[in-house]
Amino acid sequence: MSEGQEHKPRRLRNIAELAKLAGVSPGTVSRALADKDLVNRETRERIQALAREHGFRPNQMASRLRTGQTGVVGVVIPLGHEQKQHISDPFFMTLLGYLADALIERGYDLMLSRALPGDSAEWLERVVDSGMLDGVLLIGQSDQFATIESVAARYRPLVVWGTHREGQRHCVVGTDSDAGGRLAAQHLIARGCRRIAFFGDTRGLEIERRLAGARAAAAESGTGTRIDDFPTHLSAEEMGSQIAADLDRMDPATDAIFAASDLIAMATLRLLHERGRRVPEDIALVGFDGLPLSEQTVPQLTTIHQDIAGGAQAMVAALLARIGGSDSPSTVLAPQLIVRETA
Amino acid sequence: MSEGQEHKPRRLRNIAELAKLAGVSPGTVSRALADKDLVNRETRERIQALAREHGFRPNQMASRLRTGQTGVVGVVIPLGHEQKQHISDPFFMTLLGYLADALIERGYDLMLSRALPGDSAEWLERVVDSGMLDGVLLIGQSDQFATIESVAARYRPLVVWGTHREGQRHCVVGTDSDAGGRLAAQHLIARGCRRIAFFGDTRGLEIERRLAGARAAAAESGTGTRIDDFPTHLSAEEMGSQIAADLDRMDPATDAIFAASDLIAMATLRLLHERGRRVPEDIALVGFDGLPLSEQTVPQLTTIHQDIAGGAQAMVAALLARIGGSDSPSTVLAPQLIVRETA
DNA sequence: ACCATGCTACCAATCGTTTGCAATCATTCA
DNA sequence: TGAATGATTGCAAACGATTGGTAGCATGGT
Repeated sequence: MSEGQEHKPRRLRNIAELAKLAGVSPGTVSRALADKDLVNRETRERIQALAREHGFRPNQMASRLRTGQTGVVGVVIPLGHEQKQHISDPFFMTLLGYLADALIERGYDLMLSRALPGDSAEWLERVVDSGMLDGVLLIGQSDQFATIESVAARYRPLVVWGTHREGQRHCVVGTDSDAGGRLAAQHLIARGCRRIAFFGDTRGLEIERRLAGARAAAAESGTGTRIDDFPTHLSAEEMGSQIAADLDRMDPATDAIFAASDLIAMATLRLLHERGRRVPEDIALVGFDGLPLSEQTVPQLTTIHQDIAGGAQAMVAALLARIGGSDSPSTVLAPQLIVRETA
Repeated sequence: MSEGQEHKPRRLRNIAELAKLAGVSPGTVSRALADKDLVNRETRERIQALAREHGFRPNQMASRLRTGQTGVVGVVIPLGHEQKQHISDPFFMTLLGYLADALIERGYDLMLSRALPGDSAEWLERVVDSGMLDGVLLIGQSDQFATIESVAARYRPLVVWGTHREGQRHCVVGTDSDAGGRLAAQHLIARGCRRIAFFGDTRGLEIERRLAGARAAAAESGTGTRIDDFPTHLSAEEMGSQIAADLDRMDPATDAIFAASDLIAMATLRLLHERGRRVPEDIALVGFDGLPLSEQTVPQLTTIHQDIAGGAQAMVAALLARIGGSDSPSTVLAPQLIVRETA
């Protein structure tokens, strides 16, 4: 008011300009904005008020370069064996949503990438060495187990969603797929099913384990139950026609289907309905994931539930521990059979 | 081999170290890695080979500070009137997936934030002035129209998903909600429905327009059709019980439901089924969004389809134009009625 | 009157890359 | 032979914030 202060102050470009305006040095402004008590409270508040008035905010790029802390966590979805799979896959998206919530709550930003691995380890190294990230979260191992292992050997703040293998070095959080597969098969066998079809692409580590678990349970049951597997594309476009074809060519004696994901199960449920096959009377169906959506189908889907929210929390907790320098072990979540109406 | 070259070369910290190794100046290395033809091809390739061998990648933070270009686009979901709504809402996630695909394809990274607006404009300014972003994409306007307008007045590279209002300044991409509402109501009325319930929270701009469109169509039809609206929470937990309550308290003569989203429609479909109401024989149902999931219900959902993929493309195109300095107009997408089985 | 003690605030180096300008050298033309 | 041309590379100043070390200045104790 007293001075020739413009009504609409021009935007301040940097800390130095604000310093000149306040009649102090840039260093003082930096400390004042960081609210350090090294600077007198009056001065501090005066500078903060000035900054607010001019809508000034220090350049993050510079700050982060200087401090080496970025406050950003990278989330990448490797699409190795299934390049057509869209990033908007509901399972990924659900997990991503929980991760975002957990990270943002802790003051981190989240940078999203989709990686097309190809042949070399370059895709992961590029992310990890970008110098932009405090840590990296991988959603899924795809078929890149070896690559992940090699990078994890030198880059600590890396946490992966996926399957745990004996003796692996990278920190992983995921459901016990073996146990999940067992649970599904045991339930179906207990219901009297003896000929089970497995729908899923076993090139993915987790899915391969789900089938293995189911096969083990079948063998242990001593009922002579057989499990035939049908690879299923994950891309929405191809999934439908492929499942339709599988439904038509599979052994007519098949009395149950174990779908590797709820999404596959939902599509299967629809196609069975179209063909006039009643579920579960004519054929039983079990899904995998326990997405909120699986509750909304008619009939409601029986499924193996993964604790996605808990998994996200565990991933973030492990990552922050690693960013902080401490080591964190892998977490294996117990799957849970949710019996609803389809089996 | 000839020199004392270690088998596992130690990691290079910066361009200067690589320069010393190559016997050139840092500037030359910088140019070589950027593949500029100012530097001799032999030298260039030699440096690039060296970089590859040592797994060296220039620090992005520094580079971005120097150039002022970040290569990052911010995506933020403002949660104004509905703080409980989770970031993992399927519509947001689907749009986000397409946005991610479009951005990554063009070489941009994507930074995700969830904003809890509160009372001031600060939430958006913090994102916009962070100095980390080349541009910002907003998913939804929530109840923050005024805030968005004021920020858009000075910050150009901002594109918003939502509803277009006459004379607004910010660039928006979205479906014509009015037309969508009309389409739904017209279809229901043509089927003979005269008492329609609308399920959705009209505090959101888009949803409010959907109801308005439906009401307009009802009035124009001259059939005396009434539309009652029932606010519906967007958070998954509360949605179910609320819809159940609405179903029980609404006028028994209601012969159709227009749900403001496919998610609401799916939950409604289930609850109707639980109550033994046949769809569409006893009561018709129309959704909104046209998510891939809406195809998987039994019976399949009749819905108003939004071109989410096209919208994402349009948003990214508009944003890149704005980042490049040119101006880009708003885009209004035409909704499309998809008649399936529920109405 | 003198020194120790706190407070504050300043100075200048630093993070790692990019880039305009100048310097070097070989080559070519008159 | 000398100057002009063109191709490469080096030099050093940015970009903007942070921070350890230090100077200035009261105050208080002796």
